[in-house]
Amino acid sequence: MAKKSEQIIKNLSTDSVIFGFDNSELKVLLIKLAVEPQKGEWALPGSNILTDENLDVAAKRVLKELTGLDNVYMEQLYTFGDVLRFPLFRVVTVAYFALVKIEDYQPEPGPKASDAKWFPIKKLPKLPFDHIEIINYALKRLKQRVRIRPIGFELLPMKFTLSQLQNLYETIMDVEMDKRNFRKKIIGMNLLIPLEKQKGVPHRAAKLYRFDKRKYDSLKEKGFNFEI
Amino acid sequence: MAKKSEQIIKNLSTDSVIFGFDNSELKVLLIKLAVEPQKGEWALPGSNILTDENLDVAAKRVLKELTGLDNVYMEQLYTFGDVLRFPLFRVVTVAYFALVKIEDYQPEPGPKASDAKWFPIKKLPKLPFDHIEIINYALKRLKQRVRIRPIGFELLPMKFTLSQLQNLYETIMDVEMDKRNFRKKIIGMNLLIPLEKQKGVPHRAAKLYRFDKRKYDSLKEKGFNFEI
DNA sequence: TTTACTTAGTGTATTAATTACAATATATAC
DNA sequence: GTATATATTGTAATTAATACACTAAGTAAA
Repeated sequence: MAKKSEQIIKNLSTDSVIFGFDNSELKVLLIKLAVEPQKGEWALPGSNILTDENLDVAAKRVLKELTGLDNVYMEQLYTFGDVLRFPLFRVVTVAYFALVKIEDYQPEPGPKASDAKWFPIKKLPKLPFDHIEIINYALKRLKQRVRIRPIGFELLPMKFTLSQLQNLYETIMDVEMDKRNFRKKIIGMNLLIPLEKQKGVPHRAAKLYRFDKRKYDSLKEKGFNFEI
Repeated sequence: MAKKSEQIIKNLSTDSVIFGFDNSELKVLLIKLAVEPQKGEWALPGSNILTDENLDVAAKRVLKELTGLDNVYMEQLYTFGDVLRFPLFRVVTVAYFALVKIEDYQPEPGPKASDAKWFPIKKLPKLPFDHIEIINYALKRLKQRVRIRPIGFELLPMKFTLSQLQNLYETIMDVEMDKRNFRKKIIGMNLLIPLEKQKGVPHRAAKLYRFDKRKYDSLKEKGFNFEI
């Protein structure tokens, strides 16, 4: 019998939409389920919630078990609870969305999944339950968030070029932007620290930047605006 | 024994933050609990979720039972699930927030509450559990929503003056606005239908307006922006 | 070493949106 | 008819957003 600290709440789970960006496409991390009745199907990583475990702790635990990553951007998304969303019995799931630096993590399946893989958001496999609905909702939220808060950096490597950043925004928001205007705006926010130049590229080397989280936190407190 | 359709999920509840506006103050509807152990305390209206009941249906049911109102603006807010939020055992609550036209409803307690009352948001009584946290979160959300989507109308009578509307915005967002600029912007949105004049006021009578929901829905589809 | 190729980097003029600001109009009450 | 209270309206100044094209710097190939 499981010890007390491992008792699960039968009717409650968490599922996470984990986004990554590989410089050309937005991707979602899915796992291949290892247990019946959905064995073999790709699905969102998720888990039941333990009786003595906070919701966000559960979501972070799943991410950690699956990817070995912690300290990633994560926020609660929405709670999906349709009576029929899970076919066997009633399960309400608290969905989270996470942003990870894709190059920090090349998937290796955890113990509960037989495989884990990044899928382009535009080429998702068939998903069980309401997982596609959850992903669509997460994507909508990501688009909103990225427009009003500088969270895009969470998807890029620590050091990135302005072109990479623009490319990220264009991909997520599905628009084209003017290079000069984009740079004007981003630089004007004063959240980037210029670093050395790129090396080993077969053309003019771009300057690298990193996100100034410290300054962001202090500006945020003062009620600044970060709309793109 | 309860029939099957009335089985509750022990670990899951819903709580609603119901906002009203009485032309000078923002208010929240609270109920006085009628059962131990919190008997006599004011709290957010809430209920367990039934096994065969969707989350939003549960939230609407509670509102209906409490106020007799349906067809009110309601959206899921956030899910609060701290292990210790409820002292007796683990209860995760899916919080909703609702906007009601305060004059449509003067509180009468439902069967499960010994009293129901509007409280000014700035003069709330002591609340049990994490209810104050939920209200603060709802207020934050309301401020965001009102800025980017025309939902303020949900808090006003069907017919309202521009001064009332401005007053509402000023109260919620806690800023002062210029009358001419406010009117310019609101009228420019083309979401108001002008009606007849006010009657029986001891000064120049203002023109009444109503919200054009039909036009709003069609503009929304076209991706319009409604920032104030 | 020259040329082709590729991406990086930069400024200005135009237009649109936001802000600041004050006098006149209309209703009732006394 | 005078006092009182709120409603209504426009314009100029400032700021923000947009549109737009050429030069620079690096590697690769001829």
